[in-house]
Amino acid sequence: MNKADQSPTGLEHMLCYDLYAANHAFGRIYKPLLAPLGLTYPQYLAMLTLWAAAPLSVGEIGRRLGLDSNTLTPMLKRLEGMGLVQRRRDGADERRVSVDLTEAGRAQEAQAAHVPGCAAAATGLSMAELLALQLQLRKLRGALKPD
Amino acid sequence: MNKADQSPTGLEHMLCYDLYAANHAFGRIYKPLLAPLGLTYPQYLAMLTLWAAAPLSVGEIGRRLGLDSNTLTPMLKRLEGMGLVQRRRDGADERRVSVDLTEAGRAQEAQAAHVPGCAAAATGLSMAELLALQLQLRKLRGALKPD
DNA sequence: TGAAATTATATCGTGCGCGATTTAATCGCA
DNA sequence: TGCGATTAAATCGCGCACGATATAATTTCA
Repeated sequence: MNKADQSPTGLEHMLCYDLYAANHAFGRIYKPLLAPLGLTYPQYLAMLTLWAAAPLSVGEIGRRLGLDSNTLTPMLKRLEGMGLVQRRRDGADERRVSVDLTEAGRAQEAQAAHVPGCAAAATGLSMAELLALQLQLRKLRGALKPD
Repeated sequence: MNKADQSPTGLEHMLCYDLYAANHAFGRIYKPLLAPLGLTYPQYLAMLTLWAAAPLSVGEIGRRLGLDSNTLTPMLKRLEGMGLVQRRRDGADERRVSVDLTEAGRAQEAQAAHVPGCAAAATGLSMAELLALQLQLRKLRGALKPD
């Protein structure tokens, strides 16, 4: 067996490492784009979710992002502290907390409109390549049991 | 309802989200595989690096994983606490810390040998699909400037 | 040769990510 | 109707990430 090609422990042949590294590299691209907005990368994803369909319960947001309340509750409180969202118990079901955008939160959508394009440009890949990658990732995620 | 194809902020068309979600999904696959070894996912990546080329300085490991000493120093101390690695100042250059595998750390390589295969199987994708995805990810990472 | 610049690691603070547990509201069903 | 099961958030603890800063060793070069 040829070791150079088949090393079972070399990072260079592990998909998990490529995914890990690519995700971090992508985060590094977004950071400077989001800094002027005062948002972290995960906070940006939460705002994207709300811009698309606010108001949403904590659980709904979590379902879309793959996160649980142990991660979301503190993050949403921070967004509330920034004045971007408002949290309140749902009247119909007091167990739920409904999260809605404030005026300022809604206004941020326009200010963030340029971000996806800038990020795509920073990857240096063509639209076709980006699309192909996205399809593969979605296929992977679809294959991993949705719990 | 419409698929929200037009929404500029919908999560469903953002590559960053697919990458983010796929990475986490992958982490969830690895977790049960690594739990018997007592390793976290990032610790596993560090051990992979060392299995491939120990001893390495903290900086060398960081270069391969895209991490800095602020992340690695505590992690390596934990691995040292588990008895898997040994840290010591480099005699030739006292600024450096050389990280080497212990007997136990070396022994873990065999115990972890089945992990990559199990993870690949759990994705439900064919070898060809996994390879294609890996190529795309590597292309993406190569395109993002290494600073 | 010696002071300034550079390099390697460590430390600190903040914000995720997630397993485990807790509390409270709602539901199921005899 | 009542009571156990389920569900939704919140809380706690630990371990990454990472910007900013600190400290010490090494290199550079005037």
